[in-house]
Amino acid sequence: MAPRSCSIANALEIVGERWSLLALREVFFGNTRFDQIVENTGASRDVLAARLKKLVAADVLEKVQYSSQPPRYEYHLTESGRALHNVMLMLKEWGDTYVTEGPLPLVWEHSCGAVLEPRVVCTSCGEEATFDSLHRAPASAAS
Amino acid sequence: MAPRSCSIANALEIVGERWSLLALREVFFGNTRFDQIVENTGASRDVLAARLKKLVAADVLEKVQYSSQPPRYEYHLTESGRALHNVMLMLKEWGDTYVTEGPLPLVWEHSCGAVLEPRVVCTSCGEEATFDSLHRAPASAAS
DNA sequence: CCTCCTGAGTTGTCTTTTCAAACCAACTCC
DNA sequence: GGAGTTGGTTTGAAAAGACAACTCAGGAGG
Repeated sequence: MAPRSCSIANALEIVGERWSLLALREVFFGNTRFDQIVENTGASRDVLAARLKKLVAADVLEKVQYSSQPPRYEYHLTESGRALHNVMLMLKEWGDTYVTEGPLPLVWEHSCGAVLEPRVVCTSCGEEATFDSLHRAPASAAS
Repeated sequence: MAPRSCSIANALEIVGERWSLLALREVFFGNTRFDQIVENTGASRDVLAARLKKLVAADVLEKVQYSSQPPRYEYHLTESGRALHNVMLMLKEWGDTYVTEGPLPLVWEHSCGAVLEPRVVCTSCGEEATFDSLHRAPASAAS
């Protein structure tokens, strides 16, 4: 039996390997160079080189030259990469709530001044999108 | 140098291994038994057994007995597990938008009738929580 | 000029994981 | 009493990952 085809699986194909999301976290934090990412994630250099290459190939990151003699590159987020911010946000929220013990190592403040408590809502009606408020259907089924 | 301590890393420690999130996806879909999860994810049985054991140990899933002779168990979500729904949602959204080609294999409808377009907002002010609207600070810094 | 240092990887070796298929135990069904 | 179902565990081979050392280029210091 073929496994279920699904965008979650497709997404994990790109960013689901070990270190990929942590590397992206560093880029979100502004640490865009190889050695910075190595330091802050704790990944080994070879694996990180492979992950970055894959993320560039998948158009999540792009290499931007910041020095020509010698050629040196920074990794910047593409539109697709920036869109992963929401995933990070929810992952951080879950970790804060259910995994991390003691004081939180990092706090994200929203521009309104409050410490961010992210909530997922339906763009259409503005109500919260909870597990129970969703109906999951194979795309082929027309309403 | 020690890698950055962070709830994203902590979260990935629990659900970041290959197959963990796909196994959880199946439980969200109501496929709570071992063989169903094997079939629908495509993971090998031994890896899946290890992942489920870990998720149970981390209190994301719990085993619920549904037959006593022989003892048989289903995997149910705990509160912590249900809270991962938001992560799934954002991952699916990202995959739908940037990875999956052609028609989406699966559509989630919100109770309001619309196909769900999830949006992350700040609970406090209701405004969208975008990358640029956040200030990231180490927890030690008091406002 | 010679050596050291930094940045960004690559290479080689060793250890883990993963995969696939078989095996097992305890039933139920026919 | 043989076949099928359920929920795993065991077993090697194959792939992936970890770690340290090496490369290569361009400076900087002496």
